[in-house]
Amino acid sequence: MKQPHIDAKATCLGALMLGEASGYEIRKRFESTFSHMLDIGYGSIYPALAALERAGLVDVVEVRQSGRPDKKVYSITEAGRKSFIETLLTCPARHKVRSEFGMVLFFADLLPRERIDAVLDQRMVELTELADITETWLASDESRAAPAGIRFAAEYGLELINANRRFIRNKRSELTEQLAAEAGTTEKRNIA
Amino acid sequence: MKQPHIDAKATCLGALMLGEASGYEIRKRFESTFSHMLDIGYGSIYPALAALERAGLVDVVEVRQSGRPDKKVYSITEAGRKSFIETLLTCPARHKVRSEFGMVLFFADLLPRERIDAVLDQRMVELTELADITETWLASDESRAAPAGIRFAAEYGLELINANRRFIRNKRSELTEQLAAEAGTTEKRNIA
DNA sequence: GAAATCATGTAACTAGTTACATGATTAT
DNA sequence: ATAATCATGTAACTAGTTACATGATTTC
Repeated sequence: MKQPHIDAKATCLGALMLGEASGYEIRKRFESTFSHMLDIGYGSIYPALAALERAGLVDVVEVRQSGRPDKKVYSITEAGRKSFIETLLTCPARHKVRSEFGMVLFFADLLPRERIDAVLDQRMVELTELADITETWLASDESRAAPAGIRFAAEYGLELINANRRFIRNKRSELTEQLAAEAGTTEKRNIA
Repeated sequence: MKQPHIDAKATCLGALMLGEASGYEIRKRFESTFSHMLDIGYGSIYPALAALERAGLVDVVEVRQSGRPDKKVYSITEAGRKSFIETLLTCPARHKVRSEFGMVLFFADLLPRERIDAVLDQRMVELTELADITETWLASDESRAAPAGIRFAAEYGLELINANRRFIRNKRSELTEQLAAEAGTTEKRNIA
């Protein structure tokens, strides 16, 4: 057997460790609780849940609903819990970033001022949303009852969000001033 | 035409914006300069360079070397530069994180103390290496001559690295104490 | 009346990773 | 001796994304 990574299946198991949920609800958990670490879409979730069921790592109950579509509520089994813990124990604990945002800033001198402003503004909006979600959770009763790791991860996430906001707030004017100054003196890179 | 993302091809073009390089040297740039935003391996780089050449976005010169393998030095063409700038202008400026590290911490209460320690120690090593590389670059002459965006991105990266290190340094003992306390009182999640 | 939410799923496509293949040279 | 560095490339595999398909209900 090879090194198990945290793929879509393990990711779903992780979400189900917090309690039973439908595919749709699992997605919601990745927009809030897990948003700073992982993200998956429906196109990954539904096939993953089907595979987990076949493997006996989750149970399903179909729930009739009036007024809205029926749903399938999944819950993790004992075998699923074991498998998930095994993954957490043996996976390489990597931290990967794929930041198109960072690349745009890196090459800021090649781009018009409006693009840089738009990109920084948009990022600030995203960061503020994330900060709100996390702060709300940390202030909730749910958070007080949660295991230490979950609180730690949330506080860690919030700290990084705030570091991002602080940096952008404090340094963006410096960046735009320098870009303006450079554009005046050396036109090399834009024209080259 | 659809929205161009920063894929392996655009990523290579970005690396070549800093000057001509071989596939091997491009990889090096992603271990230092671009390490906090993107990462790609040889398996992505070589096919991408071949495709870029076919598209006329890069030029190649084969260079004979004595004592080491010959290499192919790639340089970006005018068309390549235009294409890259177009990508930067129109790509969605996302910032994606995939953190198995974060997931392990999130579920820390399910894992033995040694795993948590190992994961945090390893992360500190990585962060320290990255900080060293970035600090060295920021103190160099190269950095003083670089466009504002590049310095901004480097300072931004360093700030975040330091926020990570600070958080881990200040809060890890709190985490391990709480985990120890919880393990004593409630054994629910481990045994369930 | 339009938009958002709730809800599941598939198929085609895109794209990245890992392992393999090869091999000289240099530093420890 | 052994590991690391320099150097390129392919093939098979893995896995995620996007678009499509459908549709009732609720909120604005």
